[in-house]
Amino acid sequence: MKDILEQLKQQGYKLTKPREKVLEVLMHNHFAISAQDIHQKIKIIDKASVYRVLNLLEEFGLVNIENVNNEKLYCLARDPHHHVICKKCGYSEEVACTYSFDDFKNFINVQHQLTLTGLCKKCSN
Amino acid sequence: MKDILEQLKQQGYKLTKPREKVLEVLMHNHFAISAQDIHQKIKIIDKASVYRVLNLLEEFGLVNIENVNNEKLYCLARDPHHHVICKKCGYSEEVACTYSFDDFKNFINVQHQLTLTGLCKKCSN
DNA sequence: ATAGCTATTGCAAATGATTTGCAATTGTGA
DNA sequence: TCACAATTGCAAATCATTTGCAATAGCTAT
Ligand SMILES: [Mn+2]
Ligand SMILES: [Mn+2]
Ligand SMILES: [Zn+2]
Ligand SMILES: [Zn+2]
Repeated sequence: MKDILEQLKQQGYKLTKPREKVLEVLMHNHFAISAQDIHQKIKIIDKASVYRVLNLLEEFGLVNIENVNNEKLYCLARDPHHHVICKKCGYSEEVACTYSFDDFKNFINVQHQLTLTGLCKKCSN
Repeated sequence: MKDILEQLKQQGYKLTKPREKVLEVLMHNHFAISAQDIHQKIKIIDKASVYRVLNLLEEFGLVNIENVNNEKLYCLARDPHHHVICKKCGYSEEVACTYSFDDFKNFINVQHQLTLTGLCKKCSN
């Protein structure tokens, strides 16, 4: 985490409580989590600020994002990976990303967002 | 299209103008399109109804959905495929889906949603 | 340690996509 | 043609996310 805060500082961004707290949550939460749920865990921080931090992290490519049910789920971009998410209970597991989608004729800088949804063992009973 | 309407009728759904019109738009639009844009093209139909039709099609697995900038983009599920979408202008191209993501230990019925975003030729100048 | 400047915050209000309640309308099968 | 349930349009509600703005808090140079 220090690394990330430092990296931001290098870019001229201040080291503030919202940035520290949001990163803390992301660090301790290896799976996909929404802005709302992040805010739930750190109510001292205003929701708007949570969103602002997440958008900053997104700009810097420091988070992976996926969309489920009209909300964005975030997690720190460590190794390239994705998540399988249970549509019913929200439980998710990490899946290594072994794919590359990059050779396009008419596009450059193509990024991929792979969202896998299904039913977890529990919910399929 | 007749096929799809028939298929719905078989399931006990009525053959209505909103369903006909929305399907018509999807038929003639091979790329990813939003509910808003669909409504734009058929203002005779109420926006709420557009959403209701799209949700119905989703239930039946008749559309592919991807999320870009907090809105869902729809297109008829013909052959498995995805889209590369320009982040700047929205231009999109179809990409065949040659991937399979299905063997999971703790999940069943896993569906994938792959969204590719980048910059199109035009916008990268 | 202090002061000053600017980035960043919290708050409240705005936005934009999507959903919902309900009364009026329409498709369907009898 | 009738009757009934499904579906619609409309307006209001929701829900996630963004934004304007005045107050606050980092950072840098005194
Ligand atoms: Mn993760
Ligand atoms: Mn398509
Ligand atoms: Zn589950
Ligand atoms: Zn473009």
